[in-house]
Amino acid sequence: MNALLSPRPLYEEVAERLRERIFNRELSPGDWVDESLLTAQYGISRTPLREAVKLLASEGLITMKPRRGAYVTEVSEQDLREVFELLALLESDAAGVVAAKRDANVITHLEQLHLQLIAASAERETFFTINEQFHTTLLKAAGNRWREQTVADLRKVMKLNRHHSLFKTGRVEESLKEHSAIMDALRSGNAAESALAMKHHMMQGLEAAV
Amino acid sequence: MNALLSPRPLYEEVAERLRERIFNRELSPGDWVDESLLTAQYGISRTPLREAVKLLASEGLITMKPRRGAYVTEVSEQDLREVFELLALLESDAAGVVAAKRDANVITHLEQLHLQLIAASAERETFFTINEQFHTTLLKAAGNRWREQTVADLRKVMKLNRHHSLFKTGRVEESLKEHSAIMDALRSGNAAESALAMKHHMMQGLEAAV
DNA sequence: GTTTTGAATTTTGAATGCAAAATTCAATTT
DNA sequence: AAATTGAATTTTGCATTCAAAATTCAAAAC
Repeated sequence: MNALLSPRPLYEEVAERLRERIFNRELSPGDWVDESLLTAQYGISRTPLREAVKLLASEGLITMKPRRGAYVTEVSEQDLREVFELLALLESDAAGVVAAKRDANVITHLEQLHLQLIAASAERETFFTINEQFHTTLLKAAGNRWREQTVADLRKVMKLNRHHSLFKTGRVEESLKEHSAIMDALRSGNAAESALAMKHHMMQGLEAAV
Repeated sequence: MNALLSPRPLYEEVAERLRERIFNRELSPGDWVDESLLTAQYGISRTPLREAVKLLASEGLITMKPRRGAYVTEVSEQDLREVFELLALLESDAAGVVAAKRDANVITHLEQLHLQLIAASAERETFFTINEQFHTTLLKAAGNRWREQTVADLRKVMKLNRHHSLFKTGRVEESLKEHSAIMDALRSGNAAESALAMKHHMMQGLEAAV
């Protein structure tokens, strides 16, 4: 009757923990994923661990080499370019869709996040989190769950890269300006301009990252 | 030394067989995936079968319900719309990229496939296969492996739908005309026009499907 | 006649076991 | 000293086993 309070399968729990360790760089790109070590640490058997590893592999965070184990994915500069280009395409289109919808509630919500973003500009960690919220909120508002999923996966791969845009000096300020431009375009309901502003934002992110 | 002749893991083999059975509608949307039956049929244990099922779940072909098993995904009309819209976005952009590249070899290859497509217009099955080749060739030529993977997955979901565009009367002929328009635009090296022609083609596919 | 209860059965999720492949490392050869 | 061999060890992939949850189904209550 209630599918919501169904306890999450163990492998998803483990996948989340592994994901965090990968983003923390506790497990860094190229590292071998040591099954026995991890099963010992988590006090579980290899079965759910391997399921979790396969899940992360489908997200692109882990690369499996048959008969030689699993490794944290190494993202080449070429990969990063391609991921950013795809994100630019998907998110700029999403911005256009949201602008065209002219939904006041959505715009207000994004407006609030934008203000929080400005307020958090000094604290990298918070800025990072709110920034992600801004993008996921916009994506959700565009209303295409397949795109949502795709963007979520691509953003995970993007986060694998150690030269993360927002760690560059001056990038936070630039990013905020670009977000302002996006908000202006969204507010005006101009789809083409919103898409363009978002594409510009993503491409600047790429330039800062490579 | 040679990673190419590494034997494919069993679960991938099984996944491919299951995929085919799903596209055949031997396993149709909504059907429960019977683990014991399938393990008996394939003469394998549950472990690799479950790995295969999870792989198909990550592709969207199967939907897992915790503690209640796996089911072949049922694609709603809304889902189908969203999948087509995303495919239209991704493939039209890819067409634009290919047009801009003006690579004679690529154009020639696509040209050949287009001719084969015309020749195969009477045989549904062949037409279907060549059509897929045309799209995957164009995608590969656009040179973004993340998009390639995403489009491949979305096309699998699209194929789940029983009202497949190409089964509608007159659709093959219309489809051919649209392909001609795409080829003309690609040949001329006009990115915007190529993208537009591809978007039109995908959207017509959606209209025929719903 | 319909609904409720609960024991028997089936199914799922996770742990354990086992054989084959890959890796390591020391002994041997060049 | 460097390269090569091969036995010991580790690791992977798959099979099997086991416990817990879900489903089924028949008997009992309303």
